[in-house]
Amino acid sequence: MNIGAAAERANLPSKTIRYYEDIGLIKPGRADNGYRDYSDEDVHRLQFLQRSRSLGFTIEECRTLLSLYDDESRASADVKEIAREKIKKVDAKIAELQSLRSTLNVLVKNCHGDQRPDCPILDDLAGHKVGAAEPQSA
Amino acid sequence: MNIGAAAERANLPSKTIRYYEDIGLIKPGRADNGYRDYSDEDVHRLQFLQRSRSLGFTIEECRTLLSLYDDESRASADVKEIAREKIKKVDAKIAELQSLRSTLNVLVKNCHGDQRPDCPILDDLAGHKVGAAEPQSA
DNA sequence: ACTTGACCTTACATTGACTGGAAGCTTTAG
DNA sequence: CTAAAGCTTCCAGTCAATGTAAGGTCAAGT
Repeated sequence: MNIGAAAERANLPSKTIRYYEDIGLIKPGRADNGYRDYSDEDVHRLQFLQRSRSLGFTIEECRTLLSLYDDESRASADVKEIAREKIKKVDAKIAELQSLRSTLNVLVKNCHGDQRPDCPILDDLAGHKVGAAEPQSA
Repeated sequence: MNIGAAAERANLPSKTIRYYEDIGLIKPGRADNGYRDYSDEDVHRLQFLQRSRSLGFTIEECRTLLSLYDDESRASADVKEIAREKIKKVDAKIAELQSLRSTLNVLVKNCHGDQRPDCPILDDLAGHKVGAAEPQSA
């Protein structure tokens, strides 16, 4: 099947599929006219990539997961470890964003938000302490 | 003062400061030897940038914030609006990550994680439902 | 005077994961 | 026959820096 049909089945843009081929994640055959020709197995791999990318795995992690998927004798522990590491990273990112959110919230709460020029948000950005919530640099 | 000293005072790498100049966020003078020469006012702007970037504002948002900071007659409402929009974006990102986390957690919980090859995580990535938590595509 | 090393300069390449666009094939529908 | 859709490759751009290379300048020590 042509790239357009594969794209539709995998819910990925054709452009992205070509990119995945560029970086060696998938190697479809070619038809006589030079068009890429995707087998059901190829589409399956693309779906795997779509799902793992949407779960936040990086391309390199997806590469590893795919190779584990291809390896009939892999240990499930290896896969579980990758997923656990990913959860840790997601947790760290969430914590960082929550800290940012709390600082931004303090700034917004302290700003009267009217037509007058004096603004506690800009004062804080300029380095004048606003009286609550320490920076917690990201 | 030279870029190294400015970098230290603003807690930014010299490289980043040159980049900020490239994109027009700051315009230091030049000494006779061609070296950039930063005034206290320049350092102040760099500190403003360091702080606003660390709070998660994009470069373009920082540009706007700086111009508001320069504008003596700005309304604090304008600044407050930018900060509120940023909080919204941060909230959306947090929600997305929490959803990912929950899906990943279900997968990890379902994986026995031993030396056997069968793995619910890979099964899920391959499209076989694992029995809980719908995708919630990011 | 000479050398070493720290610091400065510019310019270009790379990152991650695509996305957009140009220029030119092939195929399909009318 | 023609127009549109779909395919091809290749190059550029995104964001916010960061890495590297090749070279100029300055201050200290011998």
